[in-house]
Amino acid sequence: MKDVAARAGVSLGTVSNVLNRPERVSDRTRRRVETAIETLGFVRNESARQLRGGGSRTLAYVVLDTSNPFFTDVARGIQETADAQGLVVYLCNSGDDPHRQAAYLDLLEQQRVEGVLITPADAADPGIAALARRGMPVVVVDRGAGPDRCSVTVDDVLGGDLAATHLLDIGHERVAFIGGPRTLGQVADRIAGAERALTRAGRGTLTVLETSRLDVAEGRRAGERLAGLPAARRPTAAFCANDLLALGLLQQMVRLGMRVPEDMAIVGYDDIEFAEAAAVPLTSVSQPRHLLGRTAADLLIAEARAPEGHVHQQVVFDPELVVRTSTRPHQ
Amino acid sequence: MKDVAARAGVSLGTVSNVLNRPERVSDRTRRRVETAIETLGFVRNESARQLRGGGSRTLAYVVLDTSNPFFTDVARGIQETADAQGLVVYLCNSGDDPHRQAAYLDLLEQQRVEGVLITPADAADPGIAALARRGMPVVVVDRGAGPDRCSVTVDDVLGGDLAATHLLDIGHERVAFIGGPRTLGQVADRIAGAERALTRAGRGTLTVLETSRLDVAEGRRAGERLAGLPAARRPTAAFCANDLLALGLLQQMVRLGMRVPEDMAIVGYDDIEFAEAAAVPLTSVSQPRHLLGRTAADLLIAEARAPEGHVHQQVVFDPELVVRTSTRPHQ
DNA sequence: CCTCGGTTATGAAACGTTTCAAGATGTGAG
DNA sequence: CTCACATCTTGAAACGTTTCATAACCGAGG
Repeated sequence: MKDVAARAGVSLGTVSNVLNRPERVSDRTRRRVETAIETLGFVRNESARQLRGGGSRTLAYVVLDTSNPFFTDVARGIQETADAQGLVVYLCNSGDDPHRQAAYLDLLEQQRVEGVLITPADAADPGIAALARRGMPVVVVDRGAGPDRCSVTVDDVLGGDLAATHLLDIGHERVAFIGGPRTLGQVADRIAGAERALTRAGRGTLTVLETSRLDVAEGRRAGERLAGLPAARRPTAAFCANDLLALGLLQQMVRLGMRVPEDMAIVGYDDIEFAEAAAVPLTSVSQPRHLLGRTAADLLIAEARAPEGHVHQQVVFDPELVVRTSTRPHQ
Repeated sequence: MKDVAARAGVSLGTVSNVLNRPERVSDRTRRRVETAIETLGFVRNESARQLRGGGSRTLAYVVLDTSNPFFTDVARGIQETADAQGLVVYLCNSGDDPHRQAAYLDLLEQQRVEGVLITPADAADPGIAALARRGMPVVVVDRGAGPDRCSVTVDDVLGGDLAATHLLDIGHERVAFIGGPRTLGQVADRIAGAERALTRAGRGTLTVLETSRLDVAEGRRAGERLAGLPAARRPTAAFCANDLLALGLLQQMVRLGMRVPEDMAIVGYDDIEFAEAAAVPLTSVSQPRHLLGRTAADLLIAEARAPEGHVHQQVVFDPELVVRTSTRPHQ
């Protein structure tokens, strides 16, 4: 900036004014400074600016897994909101590694970002609480949080209920739930929701096939187990804890020559892009991912702008059932 | 830091030494300072540190589309390398919007990141060249670049050749190419590669069904067009410019009651996770995404560490064909 | 001709670190 | 007891901005 000032024949302060309050500078001077900036290729040093007082105008989303379409959609929602407010979002991929998560949180705090959105690898990580205690606005995304933090989640019990209710409605009585481990809050909630639906209807049975992970391979394995059962006892429908399982199950059914949905109706969860693209388009429970992200960003920005008097909110959204061919043969 | 120094009864310089060169500080003092840091919850101000001289130890990957699994895999490769070097990676999603891309580049330069990896929305964007001219290390990922920049790409002509050769090998003579628009370099190269293979073999015909985009819906549409042809003239195999098209095509085939691969063999491109998860697992041309990212990051770090005497490299990797059920009925 | 008000431009302080030359303290040899 | 030397600590300068009180300038009104 010193060079720019020298070349334009003005003082440092004037260059700063051109950059930050151009209306206070006469047109002639402003133009001189601007051409000096142009010819010298001057680029503001954000560190210095930030040091002097300006905020960083930066948010960060520490995300569990960038390769999961669910989270990238959430991220898009966050970015949209941030964009509209003139803020930038850094995406940090923790890869479900608590150690990496902690490293990122450290870094972001040192970087003085305005706030952190996080889908925690380890929700109990004391680092998150400590961060918040030191005054950093934090919003937890897609995981519950206590009353001393904002969070944005989707009602998984309702999601399970919707799925099971749909299957009951179209005449299924023997339903399998595929997913696990049950220690995952989301899995437990979805099971609870399905059971709630059965209880309310007063009919139907739910057989839980617990899996060790929520991926395609486990879906295939579950398909094998289902196919191995005698037809009379075999569930006629499967509710999968996510779409990856559902896709794996569908694949195995096709491989074994069983028809979907005639021999086995399938409901997935998350409504990822590939649910619709499957050979038999998948019925799935859809979460408002985009809205999740937008709301989380809104909450964060609100807290960052008015730290005093901010009231933490725990927002819960309702999921929706999207019915497709995998539960409805005649479209 | 001043507070820490006061509380520990030492000078500012000593606190800095504890942070940066602990071996120069006596154990007693070091411990005193450390507990002061602890109790005060002191967190270094990265802006100040950076201002004074340290680099930012940060890279950025400006990516075309975070929701495309291809790019997230590349990003993982980048992150791995960066991690190993103690650098952090910010992911910036341009969403294929040249305007957003430019905004991010601006910001990153102001932030003084050590280098930028970019899969450009608009490769011709003068902003990229300008950035490089001002001394910022830049590596172009998955797009070609001139000799005045490092780039890392995959040989698309070879990929097209591999796919077509495979189809010829298993006895197909009438092959459809599905993809577009042809103005995309990658599409043109893959077509050229397929034609090269046919020419070399001296047999087979390639019918190009041009699409307006590379997505599932276009794949379905292409499937309809193919199915509408009289069986005698209809291609017996389709080579799709990416896996989304291939999945759409597969879906349409299933819907119309045509068998894959018996009535229509399908080869995709990219080998995304869902290629294997499809009802009929897809044969696909696989690109070394991970390696792409790692190599790009290596090049960038090398340039950042030794800007003088750096020689720009254009690295080209070979793709590989992964054969699955969609071209090979009897596994 | 002087004063006043308004518009522009200036200069210095401040932000929170790191670095480095120089000072203080302690140790062992002579 | 002194000196040389090593170890530890200190203080001040520097990094590149922004901000704000103040100065310079200019034209108009008295």
